[in-house]
Amino acid sequence: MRDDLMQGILEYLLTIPEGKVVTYKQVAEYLGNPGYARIVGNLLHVNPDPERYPCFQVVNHKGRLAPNFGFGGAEAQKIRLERDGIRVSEDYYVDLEEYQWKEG
DNA sequence: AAGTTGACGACGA
DNA sequence: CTCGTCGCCAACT
Repeated sequence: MRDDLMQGILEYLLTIPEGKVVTYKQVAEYLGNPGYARIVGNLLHVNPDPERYPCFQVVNHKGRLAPNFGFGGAEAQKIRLERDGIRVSEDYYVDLEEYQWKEG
């Protein structure tokens, strides 16, 4: 189960355009389980691959970065996002209206 | 096995 | 926006 979800998550991450972000819920819906929002975060936490997958492009529904992001905390995530052209506030918030990836 | 935790979301105040 | 509460489900203890 965990492996299937993980594969779906990583696959979805790869579909996110650079300079855009998605919410955990969007990933959950992609997996076919809207209630998996926290599962997505949990799985990415136990199985992080920031060197391979843009997990830093995933934010919560408030557009905020993960406060306990591994590999340097939100600070590292903020840098990665700005590196992709995404402006992040000093409070680690992104403008969802501007950067949230809308599939349609 | 049973209880707690958590990179979350939605609703109410 | 913040704060508290409930629901959700895999991972951890």
